[in-house]
Amino acid sequence: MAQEKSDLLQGTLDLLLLKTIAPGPLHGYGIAQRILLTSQEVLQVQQGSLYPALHRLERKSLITSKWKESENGRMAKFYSLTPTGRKQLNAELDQWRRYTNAISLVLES
Amino acid sequence: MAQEKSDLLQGTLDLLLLKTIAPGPLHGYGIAQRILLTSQEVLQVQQGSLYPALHRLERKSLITSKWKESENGRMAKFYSLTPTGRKQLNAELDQWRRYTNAISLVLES
DNA sequence: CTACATAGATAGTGAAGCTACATGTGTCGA
DNA sequence: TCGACACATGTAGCTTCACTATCTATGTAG
Repeated sequence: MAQEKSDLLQGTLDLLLLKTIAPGPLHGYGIAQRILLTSQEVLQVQQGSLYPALHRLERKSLITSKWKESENGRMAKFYSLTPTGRKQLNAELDQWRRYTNAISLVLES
Repeated sequence: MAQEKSDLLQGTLDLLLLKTIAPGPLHGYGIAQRILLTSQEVLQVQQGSLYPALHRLERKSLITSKWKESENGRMAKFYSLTPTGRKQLNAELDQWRRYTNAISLVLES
């Protein structure tokens, strides 16, 4: 993730990846692009973080992959959520809200 | 930090610690208590995270420690922010707000 | 007198993400 | 046509972090 300095908010990468492929299959490179775009250039997922994370999620059966042709005619590995992955996404979204809320209580007090 | 399951939001521990001693000197045990309280029992800082983190922050000269008598007559190590620590706190607070905002853009889209 | 709260600390472990690098293709401009 | 860049995937090695488990010690409440 974009790091400029601190590694603030580690542990959210999986969540971001799951969320990003929730609407439909997407390849790794595209996921990173989409996150960069929707975060308004703030969150830049590095390749060295991205691909290991995707492999990790696949090993956990939260996502599956399939080689397909991309829009521009190249081959790319498209990832999509498994039912388990979708459940995990929702659970982690709840967790994330709980935690950021709790942390805000401390930080903005 | 409270972990129930995932290690969501690692990297915020230092920030929580710095923020908690910002109003005035406090000892480790008290810091953990205060975080538990103000987060409404959500954030439970473990000792195995707490003390190493405090030592880390002290090594970085963001905080200093002094043995003093606690309210109940016991000796405890009171930590307080150095000027550098205070600057760091503000910088990290900004970072945190930037990041959570960016992540929200992705997660709540 | 025993259990618990207060108070501090460390060893060992596992996971996560980063840097840096390697590989290969297609396209666009000079 | 040649070099740079965007597209696309991947790994090795490293560091940092937080957790579990464990240890020590004291005062107090039951």
